[in-house]
Order: sequence, then C-alpha cells, then structure tokens
Amino acid sequence: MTATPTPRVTIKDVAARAGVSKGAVSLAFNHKPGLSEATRDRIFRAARELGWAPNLTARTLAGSRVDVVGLAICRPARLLGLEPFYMEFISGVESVLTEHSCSLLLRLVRTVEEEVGLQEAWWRGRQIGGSILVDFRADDPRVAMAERLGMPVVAVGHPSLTGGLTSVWTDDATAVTEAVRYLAALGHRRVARVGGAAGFGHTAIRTAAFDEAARGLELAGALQVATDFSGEAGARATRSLLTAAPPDRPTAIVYDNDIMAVAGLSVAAEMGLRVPEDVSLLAWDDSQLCRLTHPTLSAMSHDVHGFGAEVARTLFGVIMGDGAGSHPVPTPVLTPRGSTAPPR
Amino acid sequence: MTATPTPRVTIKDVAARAGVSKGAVSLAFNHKPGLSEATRDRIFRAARELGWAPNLTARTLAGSRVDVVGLAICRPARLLGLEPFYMEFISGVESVLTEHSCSLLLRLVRTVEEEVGLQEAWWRGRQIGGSILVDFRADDPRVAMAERLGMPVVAVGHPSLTGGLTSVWTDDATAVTEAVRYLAALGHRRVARVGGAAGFGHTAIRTAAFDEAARGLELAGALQVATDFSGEAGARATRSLLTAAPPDRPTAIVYDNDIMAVAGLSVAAEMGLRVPEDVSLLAWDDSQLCRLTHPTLSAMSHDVHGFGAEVARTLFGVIMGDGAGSHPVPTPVLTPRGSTAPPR
DNA sequence: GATAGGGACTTTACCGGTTAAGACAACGCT
DNA sequence: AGCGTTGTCTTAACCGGTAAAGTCCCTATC
Repeated sequence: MTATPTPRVTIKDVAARAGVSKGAVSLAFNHKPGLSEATRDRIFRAARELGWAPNLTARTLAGSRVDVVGLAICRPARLLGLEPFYMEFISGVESVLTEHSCSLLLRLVRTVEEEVGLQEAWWRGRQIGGSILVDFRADDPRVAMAERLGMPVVAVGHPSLTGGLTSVWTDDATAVTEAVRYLAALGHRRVARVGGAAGFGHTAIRTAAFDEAARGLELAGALQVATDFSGEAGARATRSLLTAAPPDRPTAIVYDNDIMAVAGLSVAAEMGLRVPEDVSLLAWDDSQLCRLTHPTLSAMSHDVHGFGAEVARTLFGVIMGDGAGSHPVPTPVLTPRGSTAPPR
Repeated sequence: MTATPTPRVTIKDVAARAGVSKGAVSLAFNHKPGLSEATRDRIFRAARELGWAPNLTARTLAGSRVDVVGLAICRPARLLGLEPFYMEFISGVESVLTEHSCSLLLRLVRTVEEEVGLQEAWWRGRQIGGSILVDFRADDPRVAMAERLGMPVVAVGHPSLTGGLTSVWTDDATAVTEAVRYLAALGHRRVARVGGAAGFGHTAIRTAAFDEAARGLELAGALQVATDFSGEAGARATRSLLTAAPPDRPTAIVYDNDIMAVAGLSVAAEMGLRVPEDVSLLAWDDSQLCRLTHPTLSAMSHDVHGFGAEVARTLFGVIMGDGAGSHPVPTPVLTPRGSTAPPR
C-alpha cells in the first residue's frame, strides 16, 4: 500500500513564510507561552494562507498526544450488522470523540486472542491513545494485557469481570430482577428467558440473577435458553419454548436484546398466539425497533447512546491520568408497552 | 490527550539484541533482499523474544505505506444506530481490510463540508492511505476534493454523481423498475414509494426511475414521499398514505430501506389492514430483519456485506495505482416473501 | 595482480513534528 | 556599571522507522 505522492505543505513552509523557525510555529499551534502576540498572528496567518494543519502522524511520533482510540469487536461480522446495539453504542462514543477531534479506529476480530494481539500492536505502534474493551468474559485475558502494557482503557462490563480496570457498566442483575418481578406482579408464574451467548460475562450475570429472582418469587417455571444473539436463534428459541402445552408453556418471555424479541413476536404470530394476551414479551436494549412493531415491545430500556458517550468520556479521563474506578451508568428501566399484560 | 509513558521496545533494541544495525532489521521486516538467511533468522528471533512489532506511526511518517482507510458518515448519530445497512456495509469492508491488516478510521460528521475538512486533515496528516466516500449528492464537493488532493478514494454511488472518481454502485434505477413491474404484474395499479432523504443522489435516481416506470406502465397512481430513512418517518409516511379512502389508497408500497418497511408493516396492523391482502409492502436492502417479521417482508435484496467487501477491494486497487473506473455490483434482486400478493 | 562485480551490512539523511536547552536583547535593580 | 531577570525566538536532539548511498570483503575475470 503505497501513498500517492502529493506536494504536502509542512511546518517548514509555514515557518519560512512567517519568517520564523519551525519551533516557533510549533509553539504557536500548541498554544504554548513564549511568543509575542504579533508573531503568533503572523504564524497563524501564514498557516491559513498555505492551508496548513499539523501532521498528526508526526505529532504522534514526536511523543505528544494520540488522537485516536481503538475499539475491537469480537463477533462474526454478519451478526454484527443486525444488532442495533453496537451501532448506537458507537454513535454515542463518536459523539464525544468528535468534541475532542478524536477518531475511532474500528476493527472486527474473530477471537479474544486476536484482539489482544491487535490492541497490543495498536498500542505499541502508537496508533491509539487508549482503547475501549467490550464483551468481557470470565478470566478475560485483556485485563492482564491492559495492565501489562500500561495502556489506558475503559472496560465495558461489570467490575467482577474487568479486574482492576476502569469500568463502565449497567447493573444488569438488578434490571433482570426488576423484569422478573414485574412479570410476576402481572401474574405470570411461568417465565422464560432467551439469553445471549453463554461465553459472555454479562450473560452469566443475567442468567444467575434470573434464576435467583425466580427462586425468590417461587415461580412455577423459569426456563432459560442460550443463543448467539441473532434473530434466527431468537426465533428458534421462542418456537421451542412456545411449543410446550399450555400448562407448561411460559406465559412471558424475556429477551436479551431487541432483535430477538422482534423475532419472538413474529414467531408468536406465526404460531397463532396473540401478544400480549397469550404470551407477554419483554425486550432488552430498546432501540427504536421496539416502537416500530405491532404491538410495540415492552423493554428494559437504557440509553445506549448515552452509555457510549459515558464510556468515551471515561476513557478520556483515564488517558488524562484518572485513577481506576468503577462508573455505573443508570440501570435499565422497565418501559412497558404493548407486548406485556397479565396472563389470561 | 497525553500518552502514558511506557517502556516501549523499538527497532534499536532488536538491532542491538541481534547484533546488527537498525537498517538490517528494517530490511528483514520488509522482506527486502540484501540479508543472509542466517541474519534474517537472528533478527526475527530477537524481535520475537522482545515482542517487538514495527511502530506503524513511524513507518507511516517515514513515507511508506499507510494501513488505515477512512470512512466518514454524514448522518445524525442517532439515526445511524437504527440502520442495519451501514453496520453490514462496514462489516463487509472490514472483512477485506482485515486480510490486509488494515484498519478503518471511522467518524460521524454533520455536514458534507465538515467531511471535506476531515478527509483533508486525515490525508494531509497521513492518517489514512485512502478513503471510502458514501452518500453522494448532486454536485458533491468531495469529487473536487479528492481530485485536488490526489487522494485515493472510492466513491459509493452512481457514476453520474461521482464525477471522475472510481465508483462502486448498484443499478438502483433498474431495481426500482423491476420492483414496480413486479407489483404491476401482480395487478397493482396504485403504487406508492416511501423514499429516502431528498438530498441524496441515489434517492433522486430512484425517484426518477419510479416515476418513469409508473408512467411506462400507465399506473393509476404513483405517489412518492420523502423521509429521513428513520422508522418513525416511515411510519408517518405509511399512515398518511393509507388514510386515503380505498379507491385512492395505494395497494402496494415500496420502501427505500428495511427499517421503514418494518415500521410500515406495524402501521398497517395498527390500522387494521392486513398485509398482503389489503396492502402489499416491499422493502429495500433486505437485512435479516425482513425475515423476522410476520408476515416476512418481500424485499429488493442485495448483498450489502459483499458490496462493502467490493468497495474495500476496489479501494486497494486505487491505492495500488489502478486507474479510475466504474464498478457496478449486482443489481438488487426481488426476493418475494410474505408481504406481497395480488390486490383483492 | 589489478579490476570489476556482487552480496551483506552499515551509515546517514530524511519524514514532520515536539521540546529541552541555549542565545540574545531589553529591562529593572542595587 | 554590573548583574540577574524576563520575554522572545532559535537550535538541535529526538521520536522510530525507511531507503539511498556507502563500506567492506570475497570471488570471478582478463
């Protein structure tokens, strides 16, 4: 990959035009003291006339800031396209990065090991000033990696999974409990949950919380199914749950994301079951998708955009030297819509 | 944004350990001739032992390759989260980039002007080796920009919009025509289209093609509505189209993306109209979403993932010096599912 | 035996910035 | 007058690589 040669204007040209040294130009552009207002003006004028802006690569190499942050997502590419969560999360991250004239370096990887290698290469190569780590699993190798490299990162995930790293997280356990309590309060005794991929730490947390809540409420049934987060898997899981005969069939199903809930909704329709009369459905993540279905989907909603923004803000903090900390963001709250009601 | 200091191992350390000069290490790592096998081995061993990988920033500055490509998307962040298209497109792009150990620099921008500034800064700053330009509009300033900078780019859009730039595009006009013909063949005489944002070039192309097709087939009605691509807008548009009394009411609606079609589907349900008996719906882009609704959505489907991959491949070609060219990818094809049928 | 031609490395000059240290004039103070 | 400050700007080293030019030695050639 060779770059096409272009006559690029450098700091030297600006210095020459302003009649100063390149050091002076550097001082001016970094708003550092040691220059008279007059010279500063001349330098900025010269730069403007030449259309010059500092070369970020050189600036990075020279050891100052790095205005790129990394994000590697470890999920099959095709699956990702479908999940509104990430795109919304990214757009939240971007919204904060943009304010700092910072860009996002994105890469899809196949395995955690591949991600570790990538993050390390990025960091050593000074490609990034810090990184956002997502989708934590138990004993995640990225905890050790970040510590070993001394790389500023923010871990998206529950502190129990992210070791000593600065983390931003939602209290999924509480949210799951709230969801189950709500359904129980409506009168449901047989509740099921279509969960995410078993490998993920947050899935495990939700699974445990669901079990506990069901036990606590002494529900008659509390089945859980693991999926890969895809709509197809959600549909399959729903179909298998709903084929049970009425007394055993769950009267309410909680989904781990909204795309699976949408799939579940259409499976119910396909099986001739009415929502919410015959079965109640409750989504998670609550993208706009939940408001576009009929009936609209009740959901455990949280502000994914704001979540991403908070992650980015926290990362800037870490880069600036803030000590490790745990930043909970608001727990997902129940937003009842048309897909939940008391069982018949 | 300051980088935390970390003892980084550099080419010098590797050179010292292997007992050679750093020039030799550079030769070895770039697979250039002029080194004996024995030395090469020693160098690689030393590098492995120290866990060294070339610093990409320095490599870039020294004027060789740049292994990052840019992508700026000009759409309100919140809207983006919802559109499966981009995430799938990006994952297609990524799939090819990954093979080349190349990363994607992503940024959301508010206006085309902002994008022009950003791309220019990226390019001048040698942050990127090339860029992917999307969402072309008539007289797009990015055409002149790319030519002025001599920056390798690939334009995603019809050649009539992308000037002399290398472009990758789908033949939307033909696809729209096929869609209308299909609906007409089913017996529909009143067909409507819920289109995308008026500013976009591809929207204009589809609008014109729709008009022409409707005229050619002498349809009784061929209304078109512009939206911002959001589900809400799609729902609004559908609602207004379907409130007309039966003789004037369209019996079929074509949508410019799938999210609006999903919204349309639920509006129909909400209004007590059955799909496809009372009104046929036809989506565009065909993400997995279309297979998750009930009824499933007929769609003009194209391989968005493959589209993204082709764009990335083409960009590599341009960077390697391929002349400008026009790369059509397969025209979206009609995939009939459950949401289209002859009108009653 | 002098010369040419390679192969295998090393030297050295960048790339385009940052930054610590140095130079120099003007100023205030004893 | 002599001297330490300040303020303003320049110098030069450095960041971590790349690549052209140079060095050195070994071998083939006339």
